[in-house]
Amino acid sequence: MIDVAILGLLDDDELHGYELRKRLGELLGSRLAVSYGSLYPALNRLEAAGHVKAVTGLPARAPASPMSGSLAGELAAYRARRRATTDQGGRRSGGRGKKVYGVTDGGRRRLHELLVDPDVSDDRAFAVRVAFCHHLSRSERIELFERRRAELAQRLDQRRRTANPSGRVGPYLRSLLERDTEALAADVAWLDRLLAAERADPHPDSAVGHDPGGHT
Amino acid sequence: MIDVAILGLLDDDELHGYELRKRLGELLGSRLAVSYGSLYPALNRLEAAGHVKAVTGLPARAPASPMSGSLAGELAAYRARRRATTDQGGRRSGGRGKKVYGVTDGGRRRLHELLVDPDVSDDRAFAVRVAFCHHLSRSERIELFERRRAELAQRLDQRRRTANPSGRVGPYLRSLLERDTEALAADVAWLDRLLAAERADPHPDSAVGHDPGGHT
DNA sequence: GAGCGATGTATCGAGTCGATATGTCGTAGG
DNA sequence: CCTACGACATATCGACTCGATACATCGCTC
Repeated sequence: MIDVAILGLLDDDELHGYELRKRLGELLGSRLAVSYGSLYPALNRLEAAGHVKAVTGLPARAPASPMSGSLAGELAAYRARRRATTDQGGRRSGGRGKKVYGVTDGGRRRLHELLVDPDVSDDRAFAVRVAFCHHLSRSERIELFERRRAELAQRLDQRRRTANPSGRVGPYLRSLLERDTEALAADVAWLDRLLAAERADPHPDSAVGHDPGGHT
Repeated sequence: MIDVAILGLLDDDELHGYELRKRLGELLGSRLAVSYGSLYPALNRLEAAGHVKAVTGLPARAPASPMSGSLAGELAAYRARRRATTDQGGRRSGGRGKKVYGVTDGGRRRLHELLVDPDVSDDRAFAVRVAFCHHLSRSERIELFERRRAELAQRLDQRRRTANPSGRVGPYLRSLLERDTEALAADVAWLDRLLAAERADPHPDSAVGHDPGGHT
């Protein structure tokens, strides 16, 4: 799950951990933003696997969000990094290092691999995969969406089968189950919309490559 | 989360771990059913805290599900338990013990305490609490639902504020966020329905006590 | 120049998951 | 008969995640 998010974000921009987490919060809603206790170990894992590497340079693009005066902060961080990079002895040395990560070719391959993974049972993981599914070809996207749709449909009629064997459920539990079924149905409808859009859009070819920009 | 589910289920029926897990699966959909790696440590925790106790007797009611021939199994398990209960030396002794748990008075107090907890940010935990909120008084239920509603409303307009600063989100991410917003709105509407039903129902008194049964 | 809040990296304890081990029981099949 | 298999049942392991926290620096204000 978190691997997809990291690789996907790093493919757009070279980032450090803190910024990575902020973007994930904006992307998916702050509730399912990963914690540092997941993020940093995950970065170390990915670095050890060769999927990302620390570039230790300035990020490719400045955040460019006008509501925070972080431009001066960026410069200061740069100065601080220049001072701090020599310190790398003890683990608890701390200090600023602002390790900026970038994705490698292996990481891009890994991202694609994770995106086409047949397992679509994890809800959060699927959401993240949709967020970055522009890395897939059209047919791969359709594959992904249809597999997910099948998963949800399966949950639905499993729900209907185990619904109320003796009718003995309290009103609150009943209401809860109904709401859940509605949410499930809405999700299926959403996937159907996505699939319809996918098949209607007249672009049978370029999918994984960057769109060169058709206007302005 | 899991504590509420265990205490709530055990308050209806005395059960052992395996059956507990099955019921949780039926109750909340098999996807968010807890694993044994969570269930058994949780049972031990609750037993150590004095909230549940092993009764080591036959379960109060047989499963009574006609589709599985578990009646013979029940008898056999009884015989097996009689043979196995003496063995309690080694940790890895294994075998059948079929430890049947029941909830204590302290456990019931704990359940109530967990149900009125002001923290409603955990989605799964809230669902479980709704499933067992018949243990609450009407005013406590309204409190619970309204707090949850406020939480969701806060998420909604936080979403709307951070929506699209520069409009630069891909179509898939946009669709994902829209779907999420819709789900959030549907959840708020569901809570409003629950609240309306709560206030319309003409039963201002009996809520926490057991209904003695008005029919048959 | 001290305090404070944002930035930033990193770890800890607790809890959860999925897989697996271990063992019993009933039944099907050779 | 016995052997394999699957349901029942308890329990643990390793990997992972979370929330909290520690630690350190920067820029700002007073």
